[in-house]
Amino acid sequence: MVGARIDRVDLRRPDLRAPFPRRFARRLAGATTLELTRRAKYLLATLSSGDSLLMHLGMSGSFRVAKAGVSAPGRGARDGDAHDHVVFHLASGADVVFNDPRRFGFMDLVRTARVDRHPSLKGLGPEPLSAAFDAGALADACAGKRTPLKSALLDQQVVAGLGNIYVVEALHIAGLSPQRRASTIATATGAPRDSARRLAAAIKQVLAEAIDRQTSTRYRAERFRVYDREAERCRRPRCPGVIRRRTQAGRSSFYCPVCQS
DNA sequence: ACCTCGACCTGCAAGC
DNA sequence: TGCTTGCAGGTCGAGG
Repeated sequence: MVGARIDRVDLRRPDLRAPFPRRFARRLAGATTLELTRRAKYLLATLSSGDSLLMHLGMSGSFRVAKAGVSAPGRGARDGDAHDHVVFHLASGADVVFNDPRRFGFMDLVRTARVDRHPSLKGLGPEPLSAAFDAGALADACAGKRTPLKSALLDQQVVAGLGNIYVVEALHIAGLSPQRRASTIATATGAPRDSARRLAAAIKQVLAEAIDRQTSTRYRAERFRVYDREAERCRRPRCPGVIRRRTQAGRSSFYCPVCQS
């Protein structure tokens, strides 16, 4: 998309999780994508028009690139044509197709000068892979929180961009229980405890590995350390524990009761 | 201010 | 086989 002009946008339904903004397709037509960036779980296309296109994949959203015409309705039953909701027709001849069966995805247009003030972006915590995110920042964000660590890490204001799987994975690496009270990784003076160091490092590790896997293999990612491994042996070397599953804040946590506390 | 829960929507796997 | 149930990687608003 970068450097390519958007000739036309095909909007096949009025909404995803929320309605598309007014005149969505018309505001995009003719604009060139200058830059594609990311903030937390949001994708951001900066356009020559002065607008930025804000996008979220939700749980089931995906983009694919097709040659012009391939994704036109009625052309071959590729998986999920019924869920192709937006098609960006580029001047290069490529079509960028957004597919989202569950429609938990999201798109909006914002003036580029004001992206940081968009309701979805303001208030987000630090990027976990940035230097700004370290044990001190994590400890500070958790200080005083009575909520479980699991919930704190899913809170995008504490740290931006972690979802259920990577929270669960990071807690296992750090040897911390998902049920543990968040405030216990900070001290009264604000100095990070060793647990905060381990957790911050584990978060960075888990994300770096995930990104690396995505870029190095086209095929299904390796399974996770604990996620979706209920009743299996803990994979930490020499740990005799058996992985348990437990619902927290409406979502599944997986953890080893022996090495995570 | 902080927290938990349900709702949003479809697809899929497991169980009967 | 066919039906029902429960669960899924996210976010938001309502309510305690």
